Amino acid sequence: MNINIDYQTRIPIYEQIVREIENLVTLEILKPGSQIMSIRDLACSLSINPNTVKKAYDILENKKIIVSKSTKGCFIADDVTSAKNSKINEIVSNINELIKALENLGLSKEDILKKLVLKD
Amino acid sequence: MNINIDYQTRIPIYEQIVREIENLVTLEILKPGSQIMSIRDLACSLSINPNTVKKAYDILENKKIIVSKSTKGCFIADDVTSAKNSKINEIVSNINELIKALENLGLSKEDILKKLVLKD
DNA sequence: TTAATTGTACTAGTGCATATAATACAGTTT
DNA sequence: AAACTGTATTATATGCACTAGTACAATTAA
Repeated sequence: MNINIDYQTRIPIYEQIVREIENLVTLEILKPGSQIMSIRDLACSLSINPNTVKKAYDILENKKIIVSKSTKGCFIADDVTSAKNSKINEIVSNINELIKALENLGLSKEDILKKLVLKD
Repeated sequence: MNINIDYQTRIPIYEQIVREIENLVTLEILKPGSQIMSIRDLACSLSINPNTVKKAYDILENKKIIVSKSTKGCFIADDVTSAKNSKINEIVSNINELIKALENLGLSKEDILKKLVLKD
């Protein structure tokens, strides 16, 4: 469970934790039902405050990506397919917005396609 | 010179102003050499503080997109082609990063291409 | 049983960036 | 002379992220 935090960016730490764990789940590095690091341990290993990790875990639980069991620990949810799909859809719609922005700047679809890393 | 500000987002107002003017310039709605709204007028029309507009204009001047002449006003720079190109490059690299993220999630380049709005 | 660990909950405080408020100045324009 | 320009300064308010410290009940392991 390798989580990298960038302390320079404007993106808050708790949000970076959410994203990292989401990625580990979609990459199936963290398997459904498996236990993840405790709030205190992760806070300690990242040298941050436990409250910050708690906030990230709360968001993940809200997204049905993890389940936290009192006095037991936190676990990856049994079914994470919906989480994975919504993550993909989120990224795709972000890309499509940027494509629209490029079109507004006068680029054709062919022009755009040439600039993207989509060739095999 | 229509500038829309979203007060809900986490993106600061001054940064939104920068982006909007950059867009108007690249879209050639604001022509090189033409005068733009004064700091006070824009602040008034957006119902925000002049200092916030000043900050945005400082950034734009730093980017060589506008030129401010004391006691005269602020003007679009004579040459904005480099600004336009760097804007395009910025968006393209953002898209390519997102594409890499999708690949990390297990999608092939073909899969990704199908999801994008790049067909004629 | 005891000690350590778990998630949970709460209050208080700090630091920082954003944004506002209120002036003031020097030069230009009308 | 009045209204406008960009520039500059100081002080203040605000929200958010984050930290600090503490406490509780339940579980686990020695």
